Amino acid sequence: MEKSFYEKAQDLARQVPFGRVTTYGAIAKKLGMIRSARMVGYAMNASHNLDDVPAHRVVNRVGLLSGKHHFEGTNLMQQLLESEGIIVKNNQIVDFEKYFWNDFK
DNA sequence: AGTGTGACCTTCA
DNA sequence: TTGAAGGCCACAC
Repeated sequence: MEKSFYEKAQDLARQVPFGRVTTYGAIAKKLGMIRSARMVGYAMNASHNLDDVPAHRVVNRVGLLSGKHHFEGTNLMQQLLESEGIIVKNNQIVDFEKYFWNDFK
């Protein structure tokens, strides 16, 4: 049974451990379609209804909280990341490369 | 069946 | 080096 693109993206996003972050491109690439990185964010939007999908751990390739605007508050995403020990400044993750996670299954 | 949209990425100037 | 434009795929209407 084939999972929808949304389910796949959500599943990968779910694999991101505590205190780590990843990028849409990494997820898209893991799905075999790096060109559909946009769809990953679109899938995140759908996964926003689910509590098991830490969408706040997923950011763009530069570590910018591009999707923060989609969260309830204006800085809810930032607070969630800071709550995990990740430093965020100007909607951007500090030392993003250090927190970057790319060891998906 | 076709058009429009989108939490992006890559490349050209 | 920095800035801007295009492309790309999947889903909803």
